Amino acid sequence: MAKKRASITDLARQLNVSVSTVSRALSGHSAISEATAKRVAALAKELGYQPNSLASGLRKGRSNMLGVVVPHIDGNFFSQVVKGIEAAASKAGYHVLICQSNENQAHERTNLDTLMNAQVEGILVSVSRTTREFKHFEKIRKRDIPLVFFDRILEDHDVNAVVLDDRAGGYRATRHLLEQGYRRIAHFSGPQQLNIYKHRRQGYEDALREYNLPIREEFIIFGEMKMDDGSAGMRQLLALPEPPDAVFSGSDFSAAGALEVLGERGLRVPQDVGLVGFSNELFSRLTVPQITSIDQHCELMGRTATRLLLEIMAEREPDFAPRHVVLQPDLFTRASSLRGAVS
Amino acid sequence: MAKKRASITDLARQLNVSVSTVSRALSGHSAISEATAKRVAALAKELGYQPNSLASGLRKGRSNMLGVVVPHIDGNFFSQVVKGIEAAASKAGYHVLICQSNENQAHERTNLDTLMNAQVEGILVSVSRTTREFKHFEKIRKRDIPLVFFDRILEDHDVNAVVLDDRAGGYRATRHLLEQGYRRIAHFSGPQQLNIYKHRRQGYEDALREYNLPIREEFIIFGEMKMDDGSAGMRQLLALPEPPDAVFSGSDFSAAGALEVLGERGLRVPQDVGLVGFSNELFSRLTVPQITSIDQHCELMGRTATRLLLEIMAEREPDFAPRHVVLQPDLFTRASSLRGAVS
DNA sequence: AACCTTTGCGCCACCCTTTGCACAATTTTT
DNA sequence: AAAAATTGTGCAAAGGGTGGCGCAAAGGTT
Repeated sequence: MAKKRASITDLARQLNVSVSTVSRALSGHSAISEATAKRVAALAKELGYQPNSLASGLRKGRSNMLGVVVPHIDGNFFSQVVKGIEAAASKAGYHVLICQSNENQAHERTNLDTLMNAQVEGILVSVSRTTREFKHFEKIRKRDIPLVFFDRILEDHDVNAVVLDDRAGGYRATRHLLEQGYRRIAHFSGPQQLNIYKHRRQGYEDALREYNLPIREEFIIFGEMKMDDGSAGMRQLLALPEPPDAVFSGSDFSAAGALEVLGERGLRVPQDVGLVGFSNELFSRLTVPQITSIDQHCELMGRTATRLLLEIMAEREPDFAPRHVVLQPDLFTRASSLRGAVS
Repeated sequence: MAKKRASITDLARQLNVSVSTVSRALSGHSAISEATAKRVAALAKELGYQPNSLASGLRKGRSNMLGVVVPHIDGNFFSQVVKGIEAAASKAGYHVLICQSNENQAHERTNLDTLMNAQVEGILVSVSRTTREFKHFEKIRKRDIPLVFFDRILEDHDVNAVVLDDRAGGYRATRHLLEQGYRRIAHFSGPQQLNIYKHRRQGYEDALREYNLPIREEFIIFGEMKMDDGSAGMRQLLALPEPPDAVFSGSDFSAAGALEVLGERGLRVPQDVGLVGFSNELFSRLTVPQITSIDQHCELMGRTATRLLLEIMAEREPDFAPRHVVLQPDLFTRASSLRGAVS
């Protein structure tokens, strides 16, 4: 049981002044004599006074807290984003409450309720993979709680968002393979209601079109983007009468799975099959060969989203024009796709 | 700007009852007629009433929040632990406030202050790599805020802690190499004031002693356990007149670095050199060959630490006998250390 | 019919901090 | 010397919710 801590009232009593004087002295209010201010500061230090942020928050109608809902916190991408969020938020004097939806819409909904009654002043969300409705977010809006989405958003809804230019990422990845001379390029994609996977695929198709290459249905494999999906997908591709000579995977995990299968089949990467992943996961430089990948600037995304949220919070009027920030991805070329320019 | 939300007072006014009645009705207090309770519940739902947890916390002297201080949140280990913490905490109705010390003692100190004035009811800490003092934790103790350490602790201080049996981990890893017939085993270790690295090293030495093998100073390399440290360490080892035939690395990252160097030098793993890492990072099954590693049950550690904290919080009297929970690690044998039993 | 229990609810004080307003004491202005 | 302005402080209410205590009405007991 925590000991009862010194409150502003205790200070006041000991100094024979009123609580308001102490409060003002501590907050650096101008209308307090220097002498008093010093006495207060001294005693506060001696007693180890810490303001009760609950009381202060209650009075001021603020909580100094931001809420974050992510599909999950483990794994590279979201933990890096959260790192960025935490950094930007704490710089602005905010605490961060983190919830995980576990890729589950119902969970996401309760997360939002949780955050609302924790009195957060703003919310950052990356929607779960299974989320198809927008209703639970409407509730946040009705309460006028500032809301910013990042990375994964529901399209067809006007929201504030910080996203990656996934289409550009997909385009560049594919284009890179084309420049390396690959012509039969397959693609692993994920659930299409998620902007990120859809756009990556669109970028892939754009690049093929630019080279006047056909978009083959049998070359596009949909899955959950896990390592196993990559293995299965690769096996499926290799079973085709005319298998591809390269794969652009929408995730590094499925790329790793594909890599494993290619190794088993004795196919050389990048000589026989080229490979590009997405996300620039830590492990992509630890595989053999190292996997070319698209970097998403996760931490930057977290910082950017937080700054956007803080901006929106700072505005008095709720804004009717939702803002979008689009970050540009970077291609990190590594051995898995470098068979020397041929194109 | 968030719209002002319906408060308990609004409900009371609309229903022509007192606030206390509403409060009691909502909290399921027995002395309220069913009829009233239903009316209250109905209106609460209609108005979308959400209790103000700041006010409630203020009154009850509780905040429903736990604080966590980790060295950093990115990377596999801590993000998994945090996942476990978050799961256990939210199941018990607590929110989690996460701070990063960035492996910096001063930062850690301010993190603790931050958490204290956020009124957290309990704190979970994994100390930063540079932390050598205990003073800032004493402050928490003086306030009688329940405190539990996990994974990384400062030894020589009686604290509640959930740790891994790192000595057993080190022992098993080394023992496994010995059983595979390796006899000249080197070790990468980290800062020795951290229990985890010290104990892993001790386990390593114990195993060698058991096999009556000498503990060679030149075989133990201290570093920061990053990938680069592993590369550098491996180069250093290979430069020895009689280089080792295996390495037990206290971290998967430095193991990966070593692996890279071995590849460059044309040494085969596991035939020429055996390799075991620590942490069972995601990527350890993605390298070629896959790296044998010690699993720390990160998520379990998070859950366990949280449960211990909640237990301590539930006790009225501050406890003078600090509790320790020691989790047992698991060895995941993979290709990097399997050259077939010879021993 | 007089008294005792329940049951259901309201009153009020309290948690800690902030802040508008008032007031006294001091200093400045006329 | 009186009026005005300034400075420093206190009073009290507010913010939303909780819970001890008391009170009135309903029901039950002799």
